[in-house]
Amino acid sequence: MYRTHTCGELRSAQIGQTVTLAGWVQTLRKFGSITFIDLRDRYGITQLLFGESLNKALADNPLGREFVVQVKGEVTGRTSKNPQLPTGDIEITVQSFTILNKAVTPPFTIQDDTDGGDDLRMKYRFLDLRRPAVRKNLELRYAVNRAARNYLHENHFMDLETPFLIKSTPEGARDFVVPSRMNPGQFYALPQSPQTFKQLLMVSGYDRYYQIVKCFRDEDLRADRQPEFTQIDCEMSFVEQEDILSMFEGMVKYIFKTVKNIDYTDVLQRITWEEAMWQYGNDKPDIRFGMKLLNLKSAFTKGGVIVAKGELINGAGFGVFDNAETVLAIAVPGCSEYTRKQTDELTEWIKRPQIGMQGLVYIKYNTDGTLKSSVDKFYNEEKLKAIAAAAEAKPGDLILVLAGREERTRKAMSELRLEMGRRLGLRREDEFKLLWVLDFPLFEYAEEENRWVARHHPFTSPKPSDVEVMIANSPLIENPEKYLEHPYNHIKANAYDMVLNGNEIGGGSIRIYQRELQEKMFAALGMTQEEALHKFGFLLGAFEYGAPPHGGIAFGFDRLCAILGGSESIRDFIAFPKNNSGRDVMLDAPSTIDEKQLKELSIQLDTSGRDSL
RNA sequence: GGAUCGGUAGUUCAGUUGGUUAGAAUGCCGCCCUGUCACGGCGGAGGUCGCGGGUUCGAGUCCCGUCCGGUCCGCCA
Repeated sequence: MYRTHTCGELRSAQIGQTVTLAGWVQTLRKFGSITFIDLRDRYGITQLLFGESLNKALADNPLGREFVVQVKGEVTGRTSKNPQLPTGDIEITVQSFTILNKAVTPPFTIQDDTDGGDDLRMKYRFLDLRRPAVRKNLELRYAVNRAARNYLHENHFMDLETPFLIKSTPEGARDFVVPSRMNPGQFYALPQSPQTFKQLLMVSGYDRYYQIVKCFRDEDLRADRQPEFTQIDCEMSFVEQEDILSMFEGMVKYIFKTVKNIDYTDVLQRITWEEAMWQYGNDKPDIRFGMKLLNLKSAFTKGGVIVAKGELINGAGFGVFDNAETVLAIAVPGCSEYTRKQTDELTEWIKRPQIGMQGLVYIKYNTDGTLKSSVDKFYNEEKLKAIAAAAEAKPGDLILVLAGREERTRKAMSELRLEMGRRLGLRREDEFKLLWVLDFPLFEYAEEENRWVARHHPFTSPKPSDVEVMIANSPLIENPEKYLEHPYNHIKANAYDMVLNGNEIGGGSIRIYQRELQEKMFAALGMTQEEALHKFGFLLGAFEYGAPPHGGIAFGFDRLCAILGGSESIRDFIAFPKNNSGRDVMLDAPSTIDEKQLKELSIQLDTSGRDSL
C-alpha cells in the first residue's frame, strides 16, 4: 500500500506514530527554511511540515499544486492548532517524500470557492470532481442510492436489469436511436424508461421489481434536465393505488431519515390534480407557503356552499376584468408597503415574454385597514374590501390580480406566486414539504393532430369508475372547438405524482392489464389496430397469458438528490453531465464518425437540408 | 424552433460619449521570510478584446453576420 492512513483520519490520539500518507498537494506555504503543505485526498486535508533538513530535497524536487506525493513522517501536535480542520490539531513532520506524479498548473483553483466558470469546470470535470463541494454532492447521491436500495431490498423488491437496446416507441419523448450494423437500415432505440419491460416482469411473476437505471430522452435540455438521467424505477403486482402510495411514501421518508436525519412523520398531504390547478395553477405545487390562487370571476364552491364571486368585479366599468375569461388574485403577506417602483417592477416582470401577461392590478390592504389600488377609478373602498375579504387578505397584504385567458392566466399567476414566495424567502431549501397529486386527467388534447395523447403514458389505467366512459364513447373529436366537452376530456387516470418543494420527484400509475382495455387505449390515441400490433404486439400478447393487476412509480433520482442537496441544478449531482446542448464538453461528444463506420452501418449523411426540415 | 444575457490576461471580472501605451484581483515565475493555514513583503512575465465583415481619421466600445456558453419559452414527465 502507498499509505497507512488517509488524509482525513489522523487526530491527536495518533501523536508519536510514524505514518505514510499519499495525496494531492493542495497548497504550499513557504517560510524560508520551513514549508507547510496541505495534502488532500477524498477523506480530508492533513498539514505536512517540511523542516530545514528537507530544504535541499525540496529544492531538487520542487513541488507544485496538484502534484501527487507520498510522504513518510511522524504525527506531531501543532503549536498553533487550526480548529477549522478536523485534522487541525496535528501535522505530519515529514521525514521523506516521493513525487508519485507531477502536475501542470490546473486552469482553476481546486477549492470550494473555485475561481473557475461552469464551462471550464465541465471541460476539466476530472479536476472539478476533486473539489470537496462537488465530492459532497456525489457522496449524497451515493447515500440516497444506498438508502433506496436498502428500503426496497427490505421490502422484497428485486433489482432486475432490462436492456438498453430496444425498440422505438411512437408516444412520448423523442427517442435516441442506435443503428444496427447486422440489420442494415434498422435501428434500436434507447429506453425512455424500462416501462414495458417492468410490466412484462410483472406478467412473469416477479411481483416486486426495482432498478436504479439510466433513461434516455432526446429533448431540449434545462438546468434540471439531462439527455440521459437516472430513475429509481419500481413496479408491484397485486396492488391498488393506496398500496403504492404507502410503500413509496415509506421509501422517501426512509431516505429523508437515512440521508438527512430528518424525521418526516407527517402523512403526506394529498391533493387532486384539479385542486392543484385551482389552488396553485400548477400540477406540482410548492406547499411550503400559502398564497393560494383565488378566482374572482366565477362562482366556486367552498365547503359545499356556492359563493358567487363574479359580482365583486363585474359591471364596474373596468373592461379588462369584465371581458376576461378569468380573473385571479393572490394575497402576498406583508407587502402592502410596496412602492410604485416595486409594483411597476412586478408589472414588468409579468410582461416578460416568458410570462406574457398584459398588465398587473394591485390592491394594497394597508395596516390601518384602508385600501389603495391601481383600479380605484372603478372600485370603491367597499368593493375593494369585499375583494380583499374574498382573497382572504389581512391588513398589511398586497393583493395582486391578473386577468386574461384561463390557461395562460393561471400559469402566469402560478409563476408570480412562486416568484413572490422566493422574494419573501418562503422557499427555504432546508425545509421539505412532500405531497401527492392524484386523479390526473388520462388524456390531453393535442391541437395540431386533433387527437388525444396520454398525459402520463399509454399504459396508465383509467379510474375504475371511468372505464365505462372510455368504452362507451368514441375518441373522435368531431368539433375541435369544443374538445373540453368531449367525454374523454373528463376521464381521470389512476395516476399519481409525488411532489417535493414544487418539483415533481416521482410519478406513476396503476397499469392496464387487460388486452381489451389496452387496445381501446391505443385506439383512443389514434392508433390503428395494425399499428398497435406492430408497436406493442408483444405487450398485448403478454396480457393474454395471465397478467396480474399491477402498478408502479419512478422517481427522478438526479433531481431528488439535487433537492436534498439544496441545489437547483442536477448537473452538480452527476459525475459527468452534459451541457445545455447535450454536449459532453470534456469528450467533445457527440462527434462525427469515420466514413468506414457509416458504410458498415449502411448510413448516408445528408445534412444539406437541415434548415428546410 | 424562439426569447434573453454573456464571450477582454491561465482564471474571475472592470473598461466612461468611439480617442494616447487595455486595467484590477487572483493564479503563475523569481527573490526574501521558522508557525502558516485566504500567510506576508518586493519584483516580473502574461492580451489575435470569440471569429468574419462594415461604419469611422480612429472600434474592446457602434452596426450586420457567425460560432460558443448560461437562463427561459416551446418541447419533455
